[in-house]
Amino acid sequence: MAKTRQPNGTKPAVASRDDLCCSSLTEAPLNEDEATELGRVFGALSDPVRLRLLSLVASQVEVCSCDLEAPLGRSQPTVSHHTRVLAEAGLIVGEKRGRWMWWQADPDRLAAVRKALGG
Amino acid sequence: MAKTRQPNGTKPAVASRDDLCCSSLTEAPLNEDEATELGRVFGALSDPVRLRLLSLVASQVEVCSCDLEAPLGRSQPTVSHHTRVLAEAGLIVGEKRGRWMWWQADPDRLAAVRKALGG
DNA sequence: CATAAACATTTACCAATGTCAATACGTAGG
DNA sequence: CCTACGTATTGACATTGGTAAATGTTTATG
Repeated sequence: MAKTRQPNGTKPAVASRDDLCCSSLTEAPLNEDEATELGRVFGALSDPVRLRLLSLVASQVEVCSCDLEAPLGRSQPTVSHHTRVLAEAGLIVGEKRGRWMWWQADPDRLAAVRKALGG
Repeated sequence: MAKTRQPNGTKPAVASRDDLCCSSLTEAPLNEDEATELGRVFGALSDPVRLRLLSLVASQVEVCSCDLEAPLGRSQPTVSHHTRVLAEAGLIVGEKRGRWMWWQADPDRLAAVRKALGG
């Protein structure tokens, strides 16, 4: 089932599929499980620091963790925490090369969130 | 400037415009203000109960507060709290008619969120 | 191997948040 | 008016969540 590689402890807590729930929020009421899963993703997007982190990663092909502390103005453990949350939500994917951790945004996941929102 | 009517204390904390930030998350890094504003909206979407509430409202033309307690399994004050959060995020709009509070989803606001997500 | 560099984890602290009981507020009907 | 009903607000409580210091882990380099 050709799962995309997940480096260390940052595997998505949700299903490995890219779509979040059946269809759109606006079409039919969500059940509790769908709402919980979707809520986790939006929770990952609810912090300003994480949104800036995501936009930093998504507006380039890939970004190293080491290049995030300065623009975000946060300590290394805090940046590590936020990348973990975004990765567990499936929004970014990390790959360790040497000592560096490289992050990429997952466009399919972002599209799935938009779709869940009525896209 | 023909602002849509906002019943009691549930005016959006953000600007009355429907779009959230300039363009998309994926095009350029967000600044702190944009991230804070967007984060507030995603925060409103980060709770499972609120997501179910929104989907209940969005999948119909309008819904009364009194018809939300049962399907959500929450007390009346809790439902009132959640409708308030969603309304302050601009995702739903309420109108009081008689003793009843009627809620509608704002499709333009949902579209703006999708757009901010790279739509 | 020893050391340094980059990142992850643990721990602790404080702020924010979801929940409901109690209460206040506003509206309709007698 | 007075009462009942629908909703909003307040207060209290437990839980979650963002932050960084200290520490652990892994990898490159001499």
